[in-house]
Amino acid sequence: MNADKVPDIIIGRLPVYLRALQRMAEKGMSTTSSQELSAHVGISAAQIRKDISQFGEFGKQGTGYSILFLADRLREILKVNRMWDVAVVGAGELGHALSRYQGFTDRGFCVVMLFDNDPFKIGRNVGEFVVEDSANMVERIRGANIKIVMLTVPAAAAQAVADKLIQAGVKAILNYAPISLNVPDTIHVQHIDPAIHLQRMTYYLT
Amino acid sequence: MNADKVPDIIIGRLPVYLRALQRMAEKGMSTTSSQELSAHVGISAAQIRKDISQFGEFGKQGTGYSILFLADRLREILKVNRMWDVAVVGAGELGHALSRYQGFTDRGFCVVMLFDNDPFKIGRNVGEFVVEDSANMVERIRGANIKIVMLTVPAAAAQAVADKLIQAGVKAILNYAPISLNVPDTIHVQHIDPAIHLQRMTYYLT
DNA sequence: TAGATTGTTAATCGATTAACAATC
DNA sequence: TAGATTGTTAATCGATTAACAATC
Repeated sequence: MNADKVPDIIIGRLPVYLRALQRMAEKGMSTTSSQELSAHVGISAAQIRKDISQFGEFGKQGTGYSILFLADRLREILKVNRMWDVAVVGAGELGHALSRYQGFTDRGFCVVMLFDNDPFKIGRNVGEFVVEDSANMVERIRGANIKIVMLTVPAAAAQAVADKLIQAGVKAILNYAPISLNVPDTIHVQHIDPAIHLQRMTYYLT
Repeated sequence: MNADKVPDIIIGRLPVYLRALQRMAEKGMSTTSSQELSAHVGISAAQIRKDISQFGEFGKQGTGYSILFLADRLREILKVNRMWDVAVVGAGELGHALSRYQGFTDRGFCVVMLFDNDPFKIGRNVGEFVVEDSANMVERIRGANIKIVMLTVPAAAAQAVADKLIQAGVKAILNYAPISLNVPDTIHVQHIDPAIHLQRMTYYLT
């Protein structure tokens, strides 16, 4: 693997390649090419080759890439060749859906805790979890050494909760609240806001 | 508004500006500057000014931007100064959460239908909706002239459902299935996959 | 007037693409 | 050998930033 700093825009494409490779593997395919991958993910073959070559020579001229081998390398690079414990904060409908979602397991993540501050929710069962009181969140998350959180609290609460999470040692936040979080630049944040995504498309309609 | 083709990367930032402006308006603020916006959204002030100036001169030297005026212009540009009817396809937990989500209304979207193909779900109430049979999806969506769909079916079904949606006249798909959709380039697709977002962050951990 | 901030230009920076030698 | 496809270079293309005149 190259020690030079790899641009974030390249890192952002690797999970997309990995997901496509996992699908190909499920279908029983054993090799692929940058051109075939390109057709699946909508990124040019030249760019796929260039992205991958940042980290090593994982292909063979004439035959392309071994799907299992390349997927393993990408998992290694992305550090998802292990399981990450994840906490869900906010036990609304979205928090429920995320904590019961089956699709994380084979992609490196395992939800292990679910928090809320609503007395009517605390203690309730959600799938295999019991909703825990956010009053204990900081110590629980620090104690379990959790670095990744999915945040599904209302926008008005999101910044305050994020501050507490950082205090608890969390380094990566997947923020579902429709608000920009202010965090130190040692903390990684990704935003998911369906309305934002919809508004990116309406510009092009009619 | 400028008739030149505006790069998609700029269009993609406008909803983020708009969301920040809406929050500012809620707080009772009346004007802002590119610098203040920059602090909120994490995009440089120069870039914010350049992005906005693609569409007109909406600010005033010395004082900045009127929040309400600029928000109105952005809504106009993004075509969310109207309501778009949206259908949710897939009545799993995520489909439930999306069809009951309160946050779409003041951002230009209104969920009006919910589909599934599971006989045990069809006819059930979900919030204010009755789950409809996907067998009728094409005619229902075409009849209601719906152009935007949120797709929350399993990955294995997503491509086939997307094909039917396109046949029904849908032009924009917000795809929650963890798979790349293959669509003609007249159709707009945005992907939301929490595992992809999480994997973009693990690269930087420890 | 003095201070602040826009809109825009030109310079810089970075990302993408095209092309091809190397080689399986 | 012939065909295919990688990894990489150089060229192109596009996006970001810095700077500042204009002006509120």
